[in-house]
Parts: sequence; C-alpha cells; structure tokens
Amino acid sequence: MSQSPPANHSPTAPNQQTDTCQSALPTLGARVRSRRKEARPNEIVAAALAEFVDKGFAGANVQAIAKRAGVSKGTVFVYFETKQDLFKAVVRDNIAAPLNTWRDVTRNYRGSTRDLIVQSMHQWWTDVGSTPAAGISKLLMQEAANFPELAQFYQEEVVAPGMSNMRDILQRGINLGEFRVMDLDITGMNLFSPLLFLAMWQQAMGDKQPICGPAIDARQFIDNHVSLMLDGMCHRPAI
Amino acid sequence: MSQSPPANHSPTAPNQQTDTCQSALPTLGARVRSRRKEARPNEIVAAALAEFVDKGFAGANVQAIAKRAGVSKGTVFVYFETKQDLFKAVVRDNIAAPLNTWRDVTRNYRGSTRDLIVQSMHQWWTDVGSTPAAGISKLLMQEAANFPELAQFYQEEVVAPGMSNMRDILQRGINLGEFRVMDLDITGMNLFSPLLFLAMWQQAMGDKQPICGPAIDARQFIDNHVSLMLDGMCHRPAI
DNA sequence: TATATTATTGACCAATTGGTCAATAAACAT
DNA sequence: ATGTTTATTGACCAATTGGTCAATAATATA
Repeated sequence: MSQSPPANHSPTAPNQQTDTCQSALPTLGARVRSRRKEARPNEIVAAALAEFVDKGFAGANVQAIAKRAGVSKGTVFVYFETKQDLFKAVVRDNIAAPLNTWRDVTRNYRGSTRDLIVQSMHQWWTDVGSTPAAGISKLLMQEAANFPELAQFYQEEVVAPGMSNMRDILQRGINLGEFRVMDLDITGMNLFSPLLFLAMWQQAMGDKQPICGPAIDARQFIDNHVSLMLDGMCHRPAI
Repeated sequence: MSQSPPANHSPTAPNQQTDTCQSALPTLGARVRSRRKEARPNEIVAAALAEFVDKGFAGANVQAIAKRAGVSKGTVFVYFETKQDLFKAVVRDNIAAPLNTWRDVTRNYRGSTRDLIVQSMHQWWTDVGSTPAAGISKLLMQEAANFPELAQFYQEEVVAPGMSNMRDILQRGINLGEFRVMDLDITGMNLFSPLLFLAMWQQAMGDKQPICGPAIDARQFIDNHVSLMLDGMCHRPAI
C-alpha cells in the first residue's frame, strides 16, 4: 500500500468550471459523504485495476477510476501521489498473493508428478488465470517498456518464483523416474506458456463471443495440453 | 490503405503559439519540403506501427508519429482522417502478407510431418514472430476491447487461417500414421500458443536484458517445444 | 450543544494533444 | 520567367485530463 493522507495548502482564487463526480442532489437513501479512511486505498486500487486492465495506463481516466470507487477525483490524489503511483500500487497489490499458495501445493504433494502437474495447472487457472488478476499480465505486457521498474518487479516477484516452481515439479518427475532428463528452464516455459497465453487471450477477447470464434474451454485446453506434453502426439507402443 | 488527399477550407484568424515539427532553419543538405504523395501513406503507417506498438493506442502521439515519418502532423491528417483510422490501417497493412506464404509451406511439403512442424514453426518465427509485425499481436491483445471491428478482422484474417493451417498439419500427420487421433482445434492451439506467447513476451521485454531474466533463445525454445509435443516428457520404450 | 479535527470534495489550473485550415512552396505547364 | 496546381506545413483551436487546494461536512471531543 502507498498512501499518505492529507497535507496543507495555500490560497488562490475562485472561478467557473466543472469536474463533477457522480450524482448531484443529496436525495433519498445513500449517505452523501462518508469518511472511511482505511477502506479507501483498497477500493481505489480495485477500481483502478479494472480501469487499467481494459484501457491501459495512458487510456485510463482517473476520474473514471474515482467514480468506480465511489469517491471524487480529489480523494484519489489524497491516497496516491500520482497516476503512476496508483498504477504501481495496482500491480504490486495484485501480484504477490496467489503465488505462495500455489507453491505449497507442489511441496506437499504425494501422488504422481503427472497428477501434480494436472492439479497444479487447474489450480493456477482457478486462482489466477481466470480471475481479474490475470489482467495484470496483459497490462504489464503492454506497459513493460514504459515502466522498467515494474517489469523488473514482476520478473522478480512472479516470473522467477513461477519458473522455480515449474523447475521443482519437473525435477521431482525426473527424480521419481517418471520423466526423461531435459532442460528444466526451457521445458518449464514450454509447459506453462500456453496457460499464460490463454489467460491473456481471454482477458482480451473475453466473453465477446462474436469477436473471437468459439470460446475456448479452459479445462479441456489444459487437459489436452498436459496429455500432449507428457505422452506426445506420436503413437507409442503399449508400455 | 485509407487515404483521401487534400480538401478545401474556409477562413479564420492568425495568432501566436507553437507545434513545431523538427528542424527549423533550411540549412545545408536535406531538402526542406519534398512532395512524395505516393510514398507518404506507407511511411506514415510504418512510423505509426512502431509508435503504437510501444505506446499503445491512447499513449501514441500523432506528432511523434509524424516526426518518425519525417513529415508534419498536418500531413498525417491529410492521408488519414483520424488517429483511429491510422490505427486501423496499421493493423490491416501488417496482418495479411506473411500468412499466405506460411501456408504454402504446408501444402507443398514432402517429408515427415514432424519435420514439417519444426520447419513451419521456425519459418513463422523468422517471418513473423521475430519481426515488428509481431507487435500487432501484443497491440491487439490490449486494444481488442476498444476496437471490436479490428478484433473481428484479426480473428477472420489471422486467427482462423492460422488455426486452419495447424489443423491441416495435424490431419496430415494422422493420415500418414505418424500421430494418434486427437482434437485438432485444441491441439492446434496447444501447439502454437507458446510461439505466440514468446513473440509477445519478446516484444514486451524485448532486448532489455536487465528487466527480464536471461534472454530466451527462440530456436532452442521451439525445438524443445516440438520435441515435447511429439514425444512427450515421459520415458518411452525404444520403438 | 458547541468546538476542533480532518477526510472528502469539486471548482480550478496548466499542459497536452487530436484535429483544422489559410498560407506556403515544390513541381509542372506554358 | 511566369503562372497554375496541389502536397505540405505549422500556428491555432477546443476538448480532455492529471493534479491542486480552499471550502465543506462528517466525526470525535469537550
């Protein structure tokens, strides 16, 4: 989190213009102003995630983010110094969480490595690939060049641990005599990249059925992929 | 191409401000104004491709595009009605070409389907994946939601033919008795998506060695991928 | 109830930028 | 040379938007 509430100011002059937030008249129902200092940052970050993911950094509008979060634009700048800071907070807050629980699966698994891979991938899809957090990957793919520090952060906090997990899985399979020897890094990427691709693809083409052809079924995609990667496409003699 | 040269105008008044293009004084060397009506659209589209790919649609600056193309901003709007039209032209002009030559490889191939796959993938990488045109994929992934017609165009002109080519290849392998039977669509995607991912990844993280970990070697990536997809990771008895 | 504190607001500003058009000058015709 | 055509220009405009801050009102406190 990166806030730093209010500050002090100095005088200027009054004028005429607009910048309105949402409704106008304090009619029935909802409280017009509520003060919830602790809840704001998270709500703003959540709203910003949605806006950034579908508009990109440059295309995102701070006022729109404020509206989604149910606050005024001024409030956004109370909690985040600049639009860039908000963007960084969005990326940071949405990256860390899921990865650790994902790794735990690997560490405690008892069955065959084949099953571990299947389960691990389905779990990643459930916990990350199919959630809004997957939008972060799409986002970073676009903005990496303009935010080198974020790209590096992503590399260190997500890519590296993710690759490390894949290596562990493959090594386990080799140790148990299930898999042949292979390059762990490259194979890890080969194994995982279709999932990342599918996640980004669905973020982009999403539910718009008319746009993209038939929707891709993630479960079938994953199962088929694992089957190919483990057994290959070629005919193989029975055991 | 979508141009529509000059037009006629009406009067207003003179003022004071700037918007300069590049150099100022018509010093030695280069001609200050050259008139090359036919060459402009392509040059502008090429410049725009670069700018759009690394800044995104909203982030791209028309003046910067003009500068890259060696013309003034006004000239850009002579050949393209709006920034959106220019964007569409960029996508359209960079999509069609490579795909047909790629398909021809499949049709005329004589060797094993295994070799066809290897060659086909390396060729795609050479002709598309490693070229600036690959940036289009990254671009569309980000902008698809904001340009539904372009997403559809991409689907029809690139995705569908591409998938069709993959299906043809797989079917060939099955017919020749090399591959076991499988779902052609899903398998086609499984087979191809790592390449697309790698292309986008390198577009994003590019040559920035410090940002991303060690650079990924495309040749090794592809060879390893094909080997896994055909033979699998599991041990297999000799023939 | 009256007073002090501060989270929230929105009018405002300054800078940026997509888009326009009268003026300009490069090519061409005579 | 002189005149005509038109591709090119860049000053300009209008709208948008990131960011500011004095005023406001929701709480806490006395």
